[in-house]
Amino acid sequence: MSAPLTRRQQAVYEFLVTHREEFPHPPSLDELAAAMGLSSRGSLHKHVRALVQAALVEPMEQRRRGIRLTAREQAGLPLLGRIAAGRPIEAIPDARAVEVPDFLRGRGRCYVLDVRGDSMRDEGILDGDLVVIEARSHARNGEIVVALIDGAEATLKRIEQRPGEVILHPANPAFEPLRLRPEQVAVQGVVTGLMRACR
Amino acid sequence: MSAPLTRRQQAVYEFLVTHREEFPHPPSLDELAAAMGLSSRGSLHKHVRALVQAALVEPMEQRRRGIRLTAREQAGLPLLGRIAAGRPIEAIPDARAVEVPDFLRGRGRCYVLDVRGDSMRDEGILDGDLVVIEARSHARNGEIVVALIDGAEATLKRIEQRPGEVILHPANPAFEPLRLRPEQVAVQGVVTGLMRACR
DNA sequence: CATCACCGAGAACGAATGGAGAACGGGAGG
DNA sequence: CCTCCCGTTCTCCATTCGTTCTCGGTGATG
Repeated sequence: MSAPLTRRQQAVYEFLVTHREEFPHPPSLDELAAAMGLSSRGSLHKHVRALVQAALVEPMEQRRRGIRLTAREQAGLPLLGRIAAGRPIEAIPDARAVEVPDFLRGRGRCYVLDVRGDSMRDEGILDGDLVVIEARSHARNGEIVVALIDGAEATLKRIEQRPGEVILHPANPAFEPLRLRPEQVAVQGVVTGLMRACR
Repeated sequence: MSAPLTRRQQAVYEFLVTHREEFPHPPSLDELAAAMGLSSRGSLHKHVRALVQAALVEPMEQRRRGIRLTAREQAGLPLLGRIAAGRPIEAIPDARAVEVPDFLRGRGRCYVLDVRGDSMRDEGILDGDLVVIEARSHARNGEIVVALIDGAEATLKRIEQRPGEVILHPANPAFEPLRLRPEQVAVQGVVTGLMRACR
């Protein structure tokens, strides 16, 4: 590759990735600039040019069809790691992409986790399943969430939020529900889909 | 591939896709222009020509009312029907396509079924899940199969083939294993993958 | 302080785009 | 034959938008 991205170039790229769903069409320079709070098309164009250079964005030679990410990024969602009840998410070194059908994806930024353990067995989530996670920090009661407990352990549980208390329900009689104070629990995302390859 | 679509061409195409049901017949250029708020047939025709070029719309050589979408190449697999233990597969009239990642597909011809009922609950297959089936007539022991019993009822079960006997194991204590003679059981396919959208 | 990388505003240019409308031609129906 | 409908092609025009420029500001570094 060529030169590494500067901070702002990175920001533009991340904006494109996370907001790709929100643009009905690929945005023009003006639209993107407005969305990012810039008022100069020219400035933004400089960043986009760098992204084109880095092969992250399709070059648009004088064409007016908007700013598109290169095809590679469209294909799949990143497999970020393994999640096992009671341990931090174990990152997978080379985060390969996993093909995920649209109807399993959430609205916002999504990623995929590999489930370890049987704590959600009764919800039909088994060891080795891939869950699709929509990254958000709030959940509705009854959703299955990736929760970070005390900033250390990550777990997959059905959430119930009450005044002054958060209950994380496993789906396996062998495990107990966790009753926690709200400040102990940080929601990292909610499950929007599940995939299992049967061998 | 030719040049990618411009924004307006994209919009015309999307309009055609989303409103295809609303036109009893393929629309004329005038109708389509009016529906999209254009007052010039010629302008619209330019866009349509681009879509023909992109093989998204059938070319209409001088024919009237001729704007029709090309038969989409479906990347997905057909959703053939619902399967509920103890009944024939209930075919879905308009077999829509379901997007299925490669790693959930088997080697041969595949299709998708919508699971009804909880007879495989303990295998993590719940009511409403979509299972990917590889069509074949033989299974290995331990695979989850679509089995046709006595030529009438279809069911999803884990198969165990013994000399002179076939046992179909449900995965729910509320159901009993079925012990059948081999000639009663016709394997129609085996489960190669599973998908669930969590709402 | 001098230098440099980075960032943003804004002006200016020119090509691509999108729309209006006129005109041609062919088929259908009177 | 005339008339309508409709696909097609054409020209003309305004606007949009990608591109390139200059200029000023900021922060890090020597």
